[in-house]
Amino acid sequence: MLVAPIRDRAAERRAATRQEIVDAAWTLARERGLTDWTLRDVGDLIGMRAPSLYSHFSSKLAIYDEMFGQAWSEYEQQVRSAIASEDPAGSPRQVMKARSHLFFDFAVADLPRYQLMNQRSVQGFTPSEESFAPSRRVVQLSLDLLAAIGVTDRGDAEIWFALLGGLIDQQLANDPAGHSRKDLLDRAMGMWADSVGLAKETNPSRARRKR
Amino acid sequence: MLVAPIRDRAAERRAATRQEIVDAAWTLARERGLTDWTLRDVGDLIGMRAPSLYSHFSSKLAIYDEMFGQAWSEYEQQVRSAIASEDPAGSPRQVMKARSHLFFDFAVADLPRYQLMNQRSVQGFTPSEESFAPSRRVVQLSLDLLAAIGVTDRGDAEIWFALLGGLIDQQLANDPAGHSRKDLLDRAMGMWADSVGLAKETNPSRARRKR
DNA sequence: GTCTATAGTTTGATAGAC
DNA sequence: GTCTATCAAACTATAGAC
Repeated sequence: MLVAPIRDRAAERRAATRQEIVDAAWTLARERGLTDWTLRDVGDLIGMRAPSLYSHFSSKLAIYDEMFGQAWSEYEQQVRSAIASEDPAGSPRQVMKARSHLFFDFAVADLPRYQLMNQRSVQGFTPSEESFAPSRRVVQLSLDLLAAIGVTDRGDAEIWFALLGGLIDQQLANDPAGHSRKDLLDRAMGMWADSVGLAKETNPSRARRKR
Repeated sequence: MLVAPIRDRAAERRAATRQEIVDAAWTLARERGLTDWTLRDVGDLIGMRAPSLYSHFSSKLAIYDEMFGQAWSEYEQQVRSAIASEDPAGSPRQVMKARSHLFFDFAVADLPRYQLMNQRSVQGFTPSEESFAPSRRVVQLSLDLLAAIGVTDRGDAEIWFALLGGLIDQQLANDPAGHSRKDLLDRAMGMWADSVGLAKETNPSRARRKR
């Protein structure tokens, strides 16, 4: 149990500097590409020499690790926030489509971030168990959502993930920052909903199981 | 029109050396990863010094370009070969599933090759127009196949591509070289076929249009 | 066309003073 | 914790002899 409410100002400052480093890395990643920046670049951006960064991170990969964890944490927050403010009267299709759009938009909004989160784009990088935790929780939240609308088959879930990921890849590869393909996303999600037997939009009754 | 059937032995030798270099690069890519090899490594493998490679390729990226073109050409050949020996009595679903499996198997058989062909995994690499040509032709062959089974909507085609790509990514990310998820692929393809109104397997009649 | 030699650069990381 | 100084290494690419 914590004893006293005395702030550890040194620790706060340390954490703030760490965050500055990570933010600078994100800025550079967005400007030049996920891996096209050096520790010197980061130092320049925050008024520090490259070697000083080693007082905060043990290596460049450790910076990526922090970025990875924070990116997934940020999305996790968005999901939990969306759940909290969810329409209680939403149909299974509406709920599923809303979650799909949430992920799609988050992914498409930031290519380097998506490459770090969902593709193996940094040579030699494997997330630490700690940084991987929020990613695991997001997957579980997705499975929970599917269970809530009556989809418990793991294969159906994986097809959902695959469809979503495939559409995102397509968007980012063929039309980055171009006009979003939300129409395609909706069609694809409707297709998936049909296949797992979700009730049609016009009939907001509870989901029927197929298999 | 060609005048004489006299072989250009020098050109043949030159082409053979180029191919040796490309083959060595593939070997290294499969052993260590798509980008985890150097020109020195290639030289060592074929008994040459690294600078000598520049007599055959203007840069390392030029080697990737050749690899990219050859990979797509190889797949194009497989598709054309499959078309030639296709079951003339095959149902639309059968034909579509066969083509899906062909691509899936080709992709999953070689991760570095897939990363080069279908992901933007080599920093700074953009295929030349020439190397990109076979890729374009393969896309056209896919669209032709869909047209032949009555699917002419571009959105339906893109959903097909997305689904296929998503399942491949999933296979390679979560279970590389593991037991193939062909069952999932079949389910997903069945789902897609339903959505575009292909006739059911039990009824090998011609495809019905949906939209 | 292949070689030796080396340029030219970049980069992640460490040592040690302050 | 940040700095200067520097290492150690790696790598692509070029020059020029043979």
